[in-house]
Amino acid sequence: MQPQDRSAATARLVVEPLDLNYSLRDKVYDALKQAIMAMNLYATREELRLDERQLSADLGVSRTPIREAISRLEQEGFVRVVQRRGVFVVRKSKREILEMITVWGALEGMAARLVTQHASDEEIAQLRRMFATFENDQLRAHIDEYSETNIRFHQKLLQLSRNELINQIASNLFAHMRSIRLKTIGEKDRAERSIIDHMNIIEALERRNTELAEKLARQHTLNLAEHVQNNVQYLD
Amino acid sequence: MQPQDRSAATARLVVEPLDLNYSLRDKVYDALKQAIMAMNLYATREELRLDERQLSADLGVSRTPIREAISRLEQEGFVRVVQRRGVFVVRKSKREILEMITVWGALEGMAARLVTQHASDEEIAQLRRMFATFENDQLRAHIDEYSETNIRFHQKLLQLSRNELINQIASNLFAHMRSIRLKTIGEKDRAERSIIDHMNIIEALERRNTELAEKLARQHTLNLAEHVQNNVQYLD
DNA sequence: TTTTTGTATCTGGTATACTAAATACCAGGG
DNA sequence: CCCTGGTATTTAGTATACCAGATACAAAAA
Repeated sequence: MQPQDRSAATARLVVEPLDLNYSLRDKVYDALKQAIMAMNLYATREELRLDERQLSADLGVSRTPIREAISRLEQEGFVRVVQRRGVFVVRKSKREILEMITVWGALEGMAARLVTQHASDEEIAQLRRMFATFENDQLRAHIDEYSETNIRFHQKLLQLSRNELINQIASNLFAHMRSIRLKTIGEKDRAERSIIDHMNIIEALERRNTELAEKLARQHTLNLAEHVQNNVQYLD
Repeated sequence: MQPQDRSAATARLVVEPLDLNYSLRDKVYDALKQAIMAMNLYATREELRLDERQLSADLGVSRTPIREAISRLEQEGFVRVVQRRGVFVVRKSKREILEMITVWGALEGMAARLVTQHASDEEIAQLRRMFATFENDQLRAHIDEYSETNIRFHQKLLQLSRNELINQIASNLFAHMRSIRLKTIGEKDRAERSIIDHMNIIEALERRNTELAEKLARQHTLNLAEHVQNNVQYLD
């Protein structure tokens, strides 16, 4: 730093380590996943093909990282690659959706169980605070915010379980569920029912009632499965 | 067939459709996965690297399908790819193992629940028959077969749930668990305990007692988690 | 001797060229 | 007219060449 002092101590710049491990493949993956999730898949019925060469031109990279990204998306169930035919965006069947919700229910129940065993009172209190806005008769006024809070509640519950694997699997399921517009949630009576369920779950967590919390969390999700089963027609 | 008859009906050869969709990538994937699972990972502590170019030479294919297979293995958690460093076989930490067993428990509980609702009596009877060999005091004589039956029981239970997603996730977990030699299962008293658990689960299934079957199946797996937690040291 | 710095080599990442199969279209024969 | 088979085109799959960063080690400086 000071050239006249040849024996200067080496200066220590405070710098963040650069994020390597973030290759073209990952960028392409993010871009494609986001694009797929944004495309409101279930509004149409035609086959949606991804053209490797087109994407290569559009994104300005070669086919290689694109193929690697596609291969990952295939693994996660977002696209299907058919030899010499093309890459197609996957539409989940109603059955597959129901299976996903069922697995979600199993994970959420287990997460609730773990929360009663491992989370602090303060952490559980965070869950309750999320619903302060909707207490009493406030729900009607904030119904539009509720959907977001609903999602955050479930994510927080999973997170408090401190089981990374549960979170990882659930977040993949969630990505699929999200791309289906489960507008059904928005119905007012279901929102009220949903809030009651959540409050009951929170209460069971606060009381550290492991069996009850697990059962309520699981059942809450299985109720959604039943509702989808009975009321969703726009899947095949 | 008969050349003299120029107007012969077109002959209909009975042939199986060839299995396409089985590319080099898939073959390499199978080969690598099998090799990894066979390598008794946890006996040593040194870093195990996979050399793309070496594999390319050994398997006689170019790096491309090898990289695609590796990328899939990475997704499934069997290897870790570090930019410009190499591809390393992943050893799961004790914590990760416990998380996997926990998820397994959630799935198995849900599977049991589904079996009480959807499986036929005959299907459930298949489960009971699997243990005919070990009835009464036969266990001691067949203890070496038991491990295999144990595994088959759990796979069959999952299969009878008729939930493909559960099976898919579980089979990946299983692949990981298998590569850890959970020798602990072989202990005689645990095998006896395990058989009793299985019989109780089967009984609950037969009686279509949903809640009980789920609880027993879940608890059986969580007991394994606790046992690993307390008795397995050779991880980290 | 110790520390720094240049450099050869090895790594996975990317771009590009080529292969083979699926498809669509077209021409010729019935 | 219809049907068959050839063929051009388009697809994903694969092979190969090259790139840049990480590492190890040697050479040079202190």
